[in-house]
Amino acid sequence: MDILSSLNDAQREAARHIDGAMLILAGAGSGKTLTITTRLAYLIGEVGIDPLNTLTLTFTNKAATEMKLRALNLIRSSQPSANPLLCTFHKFGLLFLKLYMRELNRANNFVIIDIDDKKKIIKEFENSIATNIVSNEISRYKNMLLSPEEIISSSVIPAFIGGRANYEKIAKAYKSYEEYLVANNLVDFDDLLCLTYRILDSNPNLCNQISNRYKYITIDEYQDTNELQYKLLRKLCQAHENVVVVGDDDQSIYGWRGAKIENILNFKDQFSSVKVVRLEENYRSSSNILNAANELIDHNRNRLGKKLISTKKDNKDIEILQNSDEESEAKIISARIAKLINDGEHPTQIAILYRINALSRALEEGLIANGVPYKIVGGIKFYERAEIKDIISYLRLILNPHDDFSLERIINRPKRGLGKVGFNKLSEFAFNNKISLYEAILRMDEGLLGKKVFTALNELARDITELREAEPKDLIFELENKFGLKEFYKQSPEGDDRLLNIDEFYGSINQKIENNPDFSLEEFLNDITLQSDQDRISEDAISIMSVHASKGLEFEHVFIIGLEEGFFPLISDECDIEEERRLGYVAITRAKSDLVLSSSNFRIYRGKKSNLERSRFLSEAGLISGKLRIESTKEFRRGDLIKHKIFGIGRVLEVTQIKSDFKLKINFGGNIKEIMSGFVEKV
DNA sequence: TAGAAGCAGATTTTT
DNA sequence: TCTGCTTCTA
Repeated sequence: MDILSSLNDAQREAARHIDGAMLILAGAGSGKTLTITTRLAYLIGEVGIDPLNTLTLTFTNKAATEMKLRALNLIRSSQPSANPLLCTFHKFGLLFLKLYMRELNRANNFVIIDIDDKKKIIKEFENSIATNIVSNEISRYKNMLLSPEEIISSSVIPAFIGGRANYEKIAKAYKSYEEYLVANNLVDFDDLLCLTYRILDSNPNLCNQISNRYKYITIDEYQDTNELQYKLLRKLCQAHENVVVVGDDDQSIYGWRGAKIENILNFKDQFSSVKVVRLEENYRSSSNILNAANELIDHNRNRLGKKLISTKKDNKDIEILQNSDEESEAKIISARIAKLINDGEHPTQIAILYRINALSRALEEGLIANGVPYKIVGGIKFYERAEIKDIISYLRLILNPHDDFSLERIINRPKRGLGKVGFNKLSEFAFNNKISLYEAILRMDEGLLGKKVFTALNELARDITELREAEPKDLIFELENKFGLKEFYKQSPEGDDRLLNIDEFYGSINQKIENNPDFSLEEFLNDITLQSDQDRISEDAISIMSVHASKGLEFEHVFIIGLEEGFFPLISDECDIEEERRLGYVAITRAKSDLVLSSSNFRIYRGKKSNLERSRFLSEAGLISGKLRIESTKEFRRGDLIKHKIFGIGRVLEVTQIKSDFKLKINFGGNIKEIMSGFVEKV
């Protein structure tokens, strides 16, 4: 029982659980990963359960990879070759569909498309409604397991769609989209789950067989599961109820994306004799930080209830910064961080969090001005970059030249002189002859598109054919040699970045090929679509990111900016204040020892300047009064020349401080006005 | 065909 | 204010 010795009582109780349903309520920083991995190691190493009978599902690749590594480490000595299935929900769907796609009369060499691909396809069919709305609706329908036909006959129309006519357009687009996916053998992210569910649902025997195989199921981040994932779980545990779900209802922040917090809130009633374990001892943050987090989240009604208890000794005051505007906020925080780094703190231990990405701009300017290296976490993902997706498309074509979707993407990249009109001609030719675009290129007449384009396209087709014969070790070299993507992207505006990305990608593929004697291009291509890049956090830079992107991370020093009513909590028509509060809770609990909460009197957003009130979360967390500290860099002096949007240029006659801001008496060419400093700028 | 100009729209985004 | 998409022109 050696491996259980590093756990506290609650953790140990959770880790020793074997049969039946259990809910582990794991507060922020409470050793959740340790508990899950120790339990898995305990089941396999001590109880003697076959690793192949376990299934552990997570939401991110990062979590899956880390957990697998840690679990295997614990059982390395006794079971060196154990290989429990520990992966994301979507990867599980992918593995399942590879085996059972034929149940739906579809081939298993499908290609997974990402959200951009999805939108591109939708646009072919529906252009009068915002693609985002159509895309989200399709997602919603799929997750409700509703077919296009069922949507058309439904009478419940969501208000934001704008009436029956639009609803029918969306339903039609959904139908065309589905047909396109099937025709091109594509699957989207939602399909990985809903097709898996459909197959299990219509094959009770298969479902039973699968359920009997995965006798011990663990689900991580259960608060983020949606209805479909719950249903899938039901199928997977149909032959037993050995289900351990781990999560924190207070950290449910993806409700707007279909996650159902009810899944975790109601788990106790949905499974029989559920044991509940609360992990409340926090190993991350100081007690001041935890007190603030506890007080804040206590304002939520819809929760199971738990309190984080600090195990740490040191305890700094939480600091409240009140700034005149976003520039001054950025300046103060940047200067502060520059000093921290100067004093020897490692940049990776510092993070700035915001509720909306738009707040990063002023911040970045301040950081640059102070020479603070920073990295934006969760911006455009590596595999979503155009240059990377182009290479992926070429690779897909090498695997399957009849992949029209990929060919369309790169047919004019690098430029081959083929425009929209020309492409339509080629596409029509392919359609009429019921052949792929690749075959159409080989069979078309030279006159169809003109000699130049004809030659260029034939060369493309020939190159692809030739690359199919290439040795894996020469693949990348030959690919670049034939298509010259580096040369092509060198000329684009962000050429340098793109070249670096291409080199990184080429390098990583070559490394995989080198390290793996039976490298499979197909497997590689499927996996990278499911890959995000949260784990690419930089070595020598501070991190700046949205609160959502910060989930699961921790830093010694955390600055939360934009704590103003309207921004955080973000107020909108369909806003859920409890989810906003949970976001506040997630943000605060990222900090280990040092937390600074910052707000501004004024902020320019979407070109408009607004006067803002401090976030209610500051008082709800019990942080306002006494500890308030006022700072402002935007100082005005008598005699300063200033500019006002309406009154123009004027000269400051008098400065009066009011709370954290300044009231200025200004002379605009004889016209004397009293104006708050936020409305004017120094010239 | 491809770059330039004009215009609407704009949270958060694990896969 | 800024971006990304459609429309216009060489």
